[in-house]
Amino acid sequence: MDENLRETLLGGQSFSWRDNGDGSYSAVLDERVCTIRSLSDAASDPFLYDYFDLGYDYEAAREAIAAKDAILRSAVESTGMIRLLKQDHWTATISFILSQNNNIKRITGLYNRLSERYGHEVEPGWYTFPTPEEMRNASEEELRAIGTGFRAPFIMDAVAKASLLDEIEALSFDEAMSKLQTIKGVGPKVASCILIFSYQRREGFPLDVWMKKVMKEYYPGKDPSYFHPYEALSQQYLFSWIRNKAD
DNA sequence: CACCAGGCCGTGC
DNA sequence: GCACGGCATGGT
Repeated sequence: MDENLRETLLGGQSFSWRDNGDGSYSAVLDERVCTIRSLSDAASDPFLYDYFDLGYDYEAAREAIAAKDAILRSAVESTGMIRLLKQDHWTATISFILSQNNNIKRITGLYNRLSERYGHEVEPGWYTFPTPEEMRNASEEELRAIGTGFRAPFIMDAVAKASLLDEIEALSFDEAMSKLQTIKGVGPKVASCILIFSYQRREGFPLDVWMKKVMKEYYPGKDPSYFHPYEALSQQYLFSWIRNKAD
């Protein structure tokens, strides 16, 4: 089955990637510009091997999801293989705080402006996403000037509580959800995205406006545990499916 | 001019 | 516990 690199990289999991327009994608990760045409480019790179979760059998998971019910089969067959990226905890936290009541295009713009303002240049025009230390002296006014709007105080709170992210790994899923939600601007949806896309907690099932519609229309009376043990990946296929179906 | 975007917070009941 | 309005900003 073909990889759907576009959906994996640009579909809302990460806001780091840029479409180069020639079939390749680039992002600043691991203090360098990474460029990918296919997953084989990542296999020999230890950092990218981990980032793209190449040790997990996505083909087997995809088949199991498709076999679960007719809706999931449609969702899976409507697109190529989707993966779950393993991103840096801090980058993911800020990314999904930015994502609330927002759209992918604008989230990406905010992500890039934060990088240019507080990160550092690794190649001409290519900036790292800033670390908590690099954002330590940021002010709410600066963050508003960048366009983060009402999310500015949330980002300030995340900077102050950044060390909390190191404690998440050792916690159970429910404990981790609660802990993340002690950061302002982090609710159930944002917390589950952080856990899935940077802590590899595959039991996460983000319920955004699209997924609430899917659950109500196609899975009335059911809850995310129905999709166990493929909650997160099922959600990604259903999300991609319903979003593209609406276009 | 409305209304929406991969929600969350504060308030009121 | 649940329902509701408000929220910065930019696009349609």
